[in-house]
Amino acid sequence: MDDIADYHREEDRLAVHRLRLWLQMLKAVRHVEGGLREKLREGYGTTLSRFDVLAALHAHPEGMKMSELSQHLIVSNGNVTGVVDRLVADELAERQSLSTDRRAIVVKITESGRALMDEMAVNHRGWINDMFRNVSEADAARGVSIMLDIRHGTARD
Amino acid sequence: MDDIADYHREEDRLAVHRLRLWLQMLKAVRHVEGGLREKLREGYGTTLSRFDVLAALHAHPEGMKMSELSQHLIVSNGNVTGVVDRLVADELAERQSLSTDRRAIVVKITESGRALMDEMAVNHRGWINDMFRNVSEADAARGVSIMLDIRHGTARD
DNA sequence: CTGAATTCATTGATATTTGAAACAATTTCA
DNA sequence: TGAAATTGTTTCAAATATCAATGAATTCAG
Repeated sequence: MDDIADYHREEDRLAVHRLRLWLQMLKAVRHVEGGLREKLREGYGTTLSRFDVLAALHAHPEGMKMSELSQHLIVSNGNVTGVVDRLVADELAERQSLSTDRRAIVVKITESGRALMDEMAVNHRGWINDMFRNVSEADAARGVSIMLDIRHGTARD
Repeated sequence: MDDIADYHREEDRLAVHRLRLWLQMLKAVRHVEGGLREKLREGYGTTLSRFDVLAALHAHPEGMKMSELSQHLIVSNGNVTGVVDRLVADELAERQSLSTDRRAIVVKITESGRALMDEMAVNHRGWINDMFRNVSEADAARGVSIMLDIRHGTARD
């Protein structure tokens, strides 16, 4: 006769586990970001957000529209505008207008941006590999799958 | 005779998996933060950082030192000072000096802060439970363990 | 075709965030 | 003890970030 109470207890237990995961994800991400931020500052005098944008551009040599960048990085439009402004000022990226859509702007990595990112990417992978040294390949794969479940479970479907 | 080459290939594969996990963690966290930010703004006219600080104070009714807050939330000292300033201005938190250490400040949640947080915490758990609806209890537990491995593997040990 | 709705990017206001510097208080240790 | 190192917090400048509003260009409906 306690079926309903049991049901609620189980639902609660699951919710608690999910909340715990969320809180630990937040801590882990802040922790790793702190490490990366320090490495980028000390090694290259740059910041995490600039690195993120430059890495995206490096991975898309054909260039990306501003809106593609903000969707890819999951940050606001205005944010990307500002970071790209600074990358352009440093000649690490450049803006190009798009003939097929005069509203859009394509951002491309420059030659010096590519050279810098070629080097930073290798170090970046090394830093992550070191900070994640306690994570096995199986855990990494499982973790990726969980992260994807979170993003795809969240959609307004 | 390709033992060394094999070794490097395996190391590489592992590093790639770890990097992939990191990138997906970043996306998942930004995605969920976006959802929470929207809910907090629409439902309570508040922000994520205020919520985070108030939640920490809510969980520590005896109060927390500024430094404890910044370590708990993994954000800079200056950051906490600013957010607490605004919480105090809204009478959701209060500062108290500490007789045993005149450098330190203890921040406590106020009565109205507690009332607000009592309500927000319930909703917060519901939002997370909903956004994590595709994550099973086993995955949540495994995820927590992976997140802890990341933070504890990163220490300067 | 044409007006309405949508999309793209920027701007401006405000809040967040870091990192370094400053200052006071406490602890360490020679 | 007393100088040096450390700790706790704040302050400041600069960068980052959101969100709402704007303007321009494109797409959609009828």
